[in-house]
Amino acid sequence: MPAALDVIQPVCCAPLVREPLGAEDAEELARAIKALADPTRLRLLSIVAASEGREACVCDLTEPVGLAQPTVSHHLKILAEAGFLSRSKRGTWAYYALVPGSLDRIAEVLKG
Amino acid sequence: MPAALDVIQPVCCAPLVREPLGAEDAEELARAIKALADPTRLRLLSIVAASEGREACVCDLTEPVGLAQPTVSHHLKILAEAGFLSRSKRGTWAYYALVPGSLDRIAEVLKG
DNA sequence: CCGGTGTATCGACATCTGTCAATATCGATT
DNA sequence: AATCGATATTGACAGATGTCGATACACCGG
Repeated sequence: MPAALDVIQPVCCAPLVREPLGAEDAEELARAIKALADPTRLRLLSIVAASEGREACVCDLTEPVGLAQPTVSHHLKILAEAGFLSRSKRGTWAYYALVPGSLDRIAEVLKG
Repeated sequence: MPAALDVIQPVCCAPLVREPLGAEDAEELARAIKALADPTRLRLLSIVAASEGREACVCDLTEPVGLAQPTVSHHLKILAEAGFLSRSKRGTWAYYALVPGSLDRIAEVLKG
């Protein structure tokens, strides 16, 4: 059993184009970007982000992306572990919300 | 034999958090982000970007990342096809240069 | 306490990906 | 032309990844 949540740290690194990335920083940044490097996860993120309160229930996410529920849960977990989404269970339902600033941090690193 | 270079188009899409991404836009954006989702490629990008004239010779890239030359060539090709690097051969040497604005476009889409 | 519903985990599978050694290609130099 | 040095391509292989069905795990309403 892994740690309670083991979310990846807030992402490292000075802007890519400033100075050569060290091996460890590159690993860490790549882990975060990998979580974004999938069309389904990008769609999930954007649906959540465009929803009221920037959060959405799993039940609202399965149909739009047209994939099986376990698959959607899997993708949401990856996004949560990478720190882009947070999970809060209310009753039977699980709500995933955009973590404010998480995408911006990546954007900052990429920005020239 | 594929087309001469078949570089991916300049990347699509309004900011992620504005409105739900369509399936095709998501595919296209994911293709671009996938090219960035590898520690070696991030390091190559940052080394190139931090070099004089924002370009570097393959011969200068192999040693820093500590991988075999064919592997480095492979990664550079992926970055070039994704539109982040451009290749210019001068004599025996191949120089890869950062394509201005290419990273910023991704950053814009991610930015909240 | 029991059935039902929403979500997560597991196991399996096909596919994709990163890596290297071997080899081909291309350009320069003798 | 013969060779040498730099880069690209090929083939192979281990490991990661996306997907699903089956199943387990809450939580709620009777």
